[in-house]
Amino acid sequence: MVKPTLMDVAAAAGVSYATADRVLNRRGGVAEKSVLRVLAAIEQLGYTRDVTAANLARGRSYNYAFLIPAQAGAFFGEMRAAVKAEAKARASQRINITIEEVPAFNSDGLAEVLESCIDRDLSGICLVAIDSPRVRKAIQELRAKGVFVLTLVADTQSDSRDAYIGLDNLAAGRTAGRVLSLASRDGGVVLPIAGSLDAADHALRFKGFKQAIAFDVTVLPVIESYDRPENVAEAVRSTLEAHPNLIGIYSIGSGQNGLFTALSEVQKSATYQRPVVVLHDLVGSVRTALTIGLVDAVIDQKPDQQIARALDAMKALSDGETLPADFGTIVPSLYFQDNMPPAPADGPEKGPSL
Amino acid sequence: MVKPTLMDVAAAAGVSYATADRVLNRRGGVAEKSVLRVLAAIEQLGYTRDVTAANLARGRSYNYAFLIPAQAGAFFGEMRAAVKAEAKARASQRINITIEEVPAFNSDGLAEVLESCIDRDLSGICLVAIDSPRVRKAIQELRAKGVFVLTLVADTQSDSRDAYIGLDNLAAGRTAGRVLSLASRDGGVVLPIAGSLDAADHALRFKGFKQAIAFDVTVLPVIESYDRPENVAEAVRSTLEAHPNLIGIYSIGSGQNGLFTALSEVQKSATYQRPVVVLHDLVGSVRTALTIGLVDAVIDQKPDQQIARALDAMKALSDGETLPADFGTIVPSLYFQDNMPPAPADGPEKGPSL
DNA sequence: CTCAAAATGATAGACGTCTATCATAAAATG
DNA sequence: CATTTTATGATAGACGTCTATCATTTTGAG
Repeated sequence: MVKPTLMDVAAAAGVSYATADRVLNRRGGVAEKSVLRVLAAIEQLGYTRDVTAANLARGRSYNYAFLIPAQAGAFFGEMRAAVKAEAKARASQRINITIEEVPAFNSDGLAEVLESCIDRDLSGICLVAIDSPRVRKAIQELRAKGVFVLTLVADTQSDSRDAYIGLDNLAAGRTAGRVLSLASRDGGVVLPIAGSLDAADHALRFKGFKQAIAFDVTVLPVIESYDRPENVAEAVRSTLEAHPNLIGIYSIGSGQNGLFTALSEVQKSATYQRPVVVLHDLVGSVRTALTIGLVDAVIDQKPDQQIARALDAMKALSDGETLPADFGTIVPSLYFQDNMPPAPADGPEKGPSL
Repeated sequence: MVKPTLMDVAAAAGVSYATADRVLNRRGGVAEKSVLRVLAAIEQLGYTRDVTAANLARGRSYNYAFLIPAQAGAFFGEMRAAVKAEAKARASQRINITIEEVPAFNSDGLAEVLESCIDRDLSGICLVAIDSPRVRKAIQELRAKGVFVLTLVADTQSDSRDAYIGLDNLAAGRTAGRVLSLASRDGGVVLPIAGSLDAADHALRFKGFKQAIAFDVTVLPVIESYDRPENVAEAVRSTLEAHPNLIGIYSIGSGQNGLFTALSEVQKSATYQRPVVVLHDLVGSVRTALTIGLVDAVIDQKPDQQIARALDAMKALSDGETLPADFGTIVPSLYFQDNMPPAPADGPEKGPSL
């Protein structure tokens, strides 16, 4: 009951190892009937190639690069940590991963890094896309050289990358809408706050939100904060004054500081029953806010899972497989203080292995 | 910039390959100073052993068995599918997985299968525990032979297995409590239904539920259904009559059929506003109920993740690593119809690989 | 039937590691 | 200093696959 080798297959098919190998690796020059006999033997013995031995023989290793925006909030910090963790975990499997920092919100900076990757013998690149002609050109050149290009978190045009791994923003918005609808059993008023509805992801979330909100709940006009905390704080304050019975707030974007200050004021004054607050991305500060009960629910896009997915995708592509249609779709997770996953640990140093 | 081999390490340390190998594999008989030099070289070069080559040389393969209860509802069906999927995915990495069906709710049947595993050259076994002297004895014998034994979904005494992978039932209950509290903003009445509070998992969920429920919400006495659908249906009916304003139902256990029938009656009669319903495990029927809006929220224990975790755990143990403390804790996921993950596909047949 | 083309067989060396053996060198013992 | 211990070096064969080369057989065309 040991695992059959290609030798066993060859024997079973009544051909030599060389022929079996020619079939397995599609080298051609094999007669039809021999091909069939080998395939039959593979089928019958349940042969699967020992990929580890194969990679060893090929001297093949996978080189992947992740381009992660520098700074730009705790979210990408967690992302970077996740990449490092995966890099460590897969190092023993001939998968080499490097992290390149790119300046945030700067398409030229991104393009520059992309261009520098062109002669680096990479098999795949993951980037948080910012669209610009120069970026698109760099991506095209990379792909022309056989490098797989995946977008992460933010997408480009779908025909100019090999895959997109990212949150299903529509589902995320719907989930938020559902939570606030649950909380407004007998109708009520809720306030959506976005960074900017020009951003595709925010717009999608808002769309989903409206889809899922109950018919008897009033959605106030969305506030666009343009990522300025004081805007958010001010908006929350004035809305609470105008609608003392405000039932919920959905913070669509990621500038949470203004929200937190406004909320703690409310919590202190305690004249109102605090509205139910739903926001995005379980990063450090949000985690704290959730723990102390400043907010109620967090919709997370699971950066660690995204990284793992991205790597699986790149590996699959490198191995010539095709990805299932919805492979890149990350389903939003909903967390309360009650089911928060443990904070990502900074991987414990291990000794020099086994 | 290629990955250094043990040869490189030996050269850098100024020792022979043999000595480097003795250090790496702790074979002993190496002078202190040589050990240090080798370790320094490893550190300096950033050497990591190529596990694939190592396993190849060792001729090592990992044989694991999963004992999954037969029938007993769709949940274990999904579990079995998940095992199969993982088995396929890891087959190329010298990991062989077999599934053994064991009769449900039958400790002797379980023990029998366990006993039959003793001389099967396994490195690990995963089982859904049912406690009994005979089962415990079989487990002990297996462990005495160096087989790692993990419990899945249901645990035994913690000192008689190597790890437990399973849902954090307290967190699950708390999450349910939170959802129903959200829905009862101005107080109200909620109904918990369990299979039996004698079952440890149900008791824990109920405990968490009460912890998280808001102070102004009334929790009716828990109904114990003993997994009989008609009990559940009857209980729901009479409770709705007595409490027309019933706000929520938390179904702690897994006998959902009675619940569904009662709920569809309510939905038809439409005299009441249907209570918010929270239940467990996103299996096929529950998925449907969620989609058509018969229920509102599902707490899932992610069987696929559990399987993956269990395999990672067994592999780590086989490799002589120790598991982090909370490795086996599965954080409950909360799904609405809006963020349901795609139904598990029956893995597409792939051709004879690359 | 002849000869080229196509198909097949046989086999060697590599990949990075493990395991084992044998010989030699260095250190410790008395 | 002689002798045992202990430490090190050198190296070969295995693991399953890939890649390449060369020799041989089979096939098909003329």
